[in-house]
Amino acid sequence: MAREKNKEKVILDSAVSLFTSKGYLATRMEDVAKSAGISKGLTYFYYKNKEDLFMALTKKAFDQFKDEFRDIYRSKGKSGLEMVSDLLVRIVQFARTNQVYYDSILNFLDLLKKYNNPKTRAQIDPKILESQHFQKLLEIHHEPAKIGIMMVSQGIKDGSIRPQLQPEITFYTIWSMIIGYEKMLGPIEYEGKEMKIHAENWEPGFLRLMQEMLKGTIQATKPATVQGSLF
Amino acid sequence: MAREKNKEKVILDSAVSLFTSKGYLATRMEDVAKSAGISKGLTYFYYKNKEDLFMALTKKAFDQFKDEFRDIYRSKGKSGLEMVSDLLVRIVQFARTNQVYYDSILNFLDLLKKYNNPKTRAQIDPKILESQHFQKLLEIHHEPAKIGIMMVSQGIKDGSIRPQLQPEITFYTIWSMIIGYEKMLGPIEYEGKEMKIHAENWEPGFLRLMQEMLKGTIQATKPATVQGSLF
Amino acid sequence: MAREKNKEKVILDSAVSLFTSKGYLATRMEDVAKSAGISKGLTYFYYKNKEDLFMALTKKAFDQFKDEFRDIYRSKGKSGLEMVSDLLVRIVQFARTNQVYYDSILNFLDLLKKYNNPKTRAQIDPKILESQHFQKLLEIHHEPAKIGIMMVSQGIKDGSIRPQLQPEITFYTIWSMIIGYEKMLGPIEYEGKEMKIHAENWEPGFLRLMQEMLKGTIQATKPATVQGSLF
Amino acid sequence: MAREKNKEKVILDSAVSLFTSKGYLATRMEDVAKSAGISKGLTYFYYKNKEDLFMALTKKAFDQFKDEFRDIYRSKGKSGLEMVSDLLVRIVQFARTNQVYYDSILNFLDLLKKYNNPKTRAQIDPKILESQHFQKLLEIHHEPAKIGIMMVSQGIKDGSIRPQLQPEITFYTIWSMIIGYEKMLGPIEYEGKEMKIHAENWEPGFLRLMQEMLKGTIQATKPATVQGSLF
DNA sequence: AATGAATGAGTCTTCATTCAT
DNA sequence: TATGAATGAAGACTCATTCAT
Repeated sequence: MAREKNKEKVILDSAVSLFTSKGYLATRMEDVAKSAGISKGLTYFYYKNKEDLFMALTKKAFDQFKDEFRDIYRSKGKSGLEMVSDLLVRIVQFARTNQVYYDSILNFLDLLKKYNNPKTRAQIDPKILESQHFQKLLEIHHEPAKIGIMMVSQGIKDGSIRPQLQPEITFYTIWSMIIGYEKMLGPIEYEGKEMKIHAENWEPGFLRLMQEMLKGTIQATKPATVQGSLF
Repeated sequence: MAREKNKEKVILDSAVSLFTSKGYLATRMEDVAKSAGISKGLTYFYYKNKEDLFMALTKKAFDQFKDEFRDIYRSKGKSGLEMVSDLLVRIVQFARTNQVYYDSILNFLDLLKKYNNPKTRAQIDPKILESQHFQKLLEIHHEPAKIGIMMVSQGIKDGSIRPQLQPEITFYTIWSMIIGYEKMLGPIEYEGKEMKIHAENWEPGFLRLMQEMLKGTIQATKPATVQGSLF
Repeated sequence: MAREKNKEKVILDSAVSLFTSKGYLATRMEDVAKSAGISKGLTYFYYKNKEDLFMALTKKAFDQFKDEFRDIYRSKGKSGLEMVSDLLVRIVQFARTNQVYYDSILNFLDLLKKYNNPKTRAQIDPKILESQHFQKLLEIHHEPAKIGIMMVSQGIKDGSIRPQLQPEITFYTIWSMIIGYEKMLGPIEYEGKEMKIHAENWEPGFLRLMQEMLKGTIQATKPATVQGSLF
Repeated sequence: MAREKNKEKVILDSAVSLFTSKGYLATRMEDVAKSAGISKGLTYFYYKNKEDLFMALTKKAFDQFKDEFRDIYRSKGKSGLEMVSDLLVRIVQFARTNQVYYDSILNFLDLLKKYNNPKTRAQIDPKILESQHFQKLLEIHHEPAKIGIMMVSQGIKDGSIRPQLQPEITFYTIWSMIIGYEKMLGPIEYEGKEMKIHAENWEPGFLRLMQEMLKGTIQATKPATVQGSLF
């Protein structure tokens, strides 16, 4: 794999691949180098340290994530509500397909929370704070949301979303729902004895609830019968 | 043999305290022992290893978490919708006050996702799988949700929640929203230049959206004007 | 060599031995541990890091060095001038026998110069500054000199050293001569083509000059004939 | 091929500058190259390796050092004793102004001692031994001393230095004093509690002692009263 | 139950040096 | 001459865990 054009990219791809199969902690820099077909030293030439590499990965994750938002926003002939509905599906899809990228985004969110709290900021590894990629992320991390908010605004304009809603608050609420939804899929998929809910039947229900929340109109539904529980 | 009743508890409390201030990774077993006023060796007598200790902590977190649900469910004179609304507030409160406990719960959710996926199960540290506390968690982790579902059922019964909704799906959707909400508070608190949304004005909006989703009735609200964005 | 009483001492002795044969830089902590018959980790249990170990060694060097001064000062029936003359011989002897100790003392002197100059203090490895042994050295490093000054005072009292001399200034001047003398022995021992001076004939001449400086009386000497040079 | 006459010199100057501010070990070859405005590779074209560069620096130090001796020796109308007294002042000045050069000279002295002792020669980095500059230094390092010896001879001729003294032995003794003096300035400048001697009052005392040693005549001085000490 | 000295595998990271271009 | 990407040996240090007492 040596002598490729973009060593930087090759390293990143190797990192993604290894983080996916072994996890971030279990992956050694040497593994990354080996997998990229280069020497350990060169890895450090392109990325200051492991944390920097991970921040670079996170940066790329955000870029791709933003693309998902953009693609949907650009798609012609869709109402704002449809866009937002698409978003749910696409993000869940993204999380599945690009597990490491998605995890890195969530990790960045946690980082951000610590970063914003003076009491916890010291818990962040200084190497992360020093990373140029982290600094860049601080600048660009709003971008996907910006697009998301535009979708809601669009929905209000085209009447698919009720006009009383405030785009920002609404988008962040949706965004929260999606993040939580994705996180809960794990437990839900667990085949516990008493579980009456499964990933397959949750998704349509979840989507409908979200849409109703946005539209303010209630669809006729068969009354609930399920009881058990999980979590 | 007399007065040191709860060494086990003392260790756990020390761990919570240290994980809170330094984080899990940065906390060494020696720190925990010292903080608990005992020797390193004894710590290993009570907890098989660091992961086991963390799983014990997670178990305790779930117990306390369940208590929050139970407290709300037991409170007299409240409608199902009010209970669910309370839940949002209480969980966010819980996350703030018991940061480490809350984080351990989210961590367990991630664990569960990996555990349920044959492709990722190998990524879980064997020590976690071996931990008795982890095994116990597999059994009891549904409990808070069980109560939550009962709240929704209650709401349907008392008419505060629209009858078309299915308790399980509804509860998990709410639960997702709350998890996501808590996670997004970090980024939202970040004082970016263009941000038009803040933690303070998001919470009432979020709560109202959730309630509307559950009730199916729309409150009159001032039309949205904000545009900017973040995240 | 394991299971000795004084692990701390065993490690230090191993360090001295290895620093002597391979030099400080070329000696790895693992070598020290192996030579001491213990594990690497235990070395770090007793000494915070390599610098700390070296500072502990330096501390011991100063202790032994001070003993040399004390032994001479305690010896009965000697005039102050004789003591000072003895000092020259003993220090040169000490430097030969305990090369690493002596070098560590000179190294500490360099450290001290950097430490006292705000512009160069930053050049000192933080680990050195943090070392308890270094801190201790800052307190005790005067002690040998204290004794040396007492020797000069004694010489003034007993008339072997001329009364015009100030003990402190005089001692430090002697001390400087000795340090320089020891340092120059290296070049002098070099068998260059043109050298007309050798270690053997320098010592008595050096000693006499020092004594004359202190006594103020001139011995009759054969006029100089040597010419060549070195350095 | 035209204007870059002295790349070699530029590199050397950069090295001096960096060694001064960061120290030899902390300075990377890359820093030197960057500071010299050339590539790393080219640095290795001019200097075989880092040690070779340092030996080149040492060679230059000796050249400049020799110039100091020569300047004094050439100065008209000065007695041998005055020249030697000047030497003290000039060398101390040189050490301050050209710290790195002076240190490199002392380092070479240490090297020479190891080089002359079969037991320690192996401790010297082979790269040093291979350096052409080191070989050259072995040839020329006597030169400053040659001039120094001539100064003493001159002093004997002009009567400023007593005739009993042997120029070589005398010069090396002076030289030793100076080296030691410079080395002790560090500790002396340290503001210990009990110190009664300072750099400012040591210098005149030291100089007088040296002169008296050379002249054999005693100046009237106030008897010493100071007692405290340091090291 | 309790101690804490002892272990050693595990990893990141640095940097002098080379060499294809 | 000149470049700078690429190499890889070298080594410090951590910390979960054990076990003799």
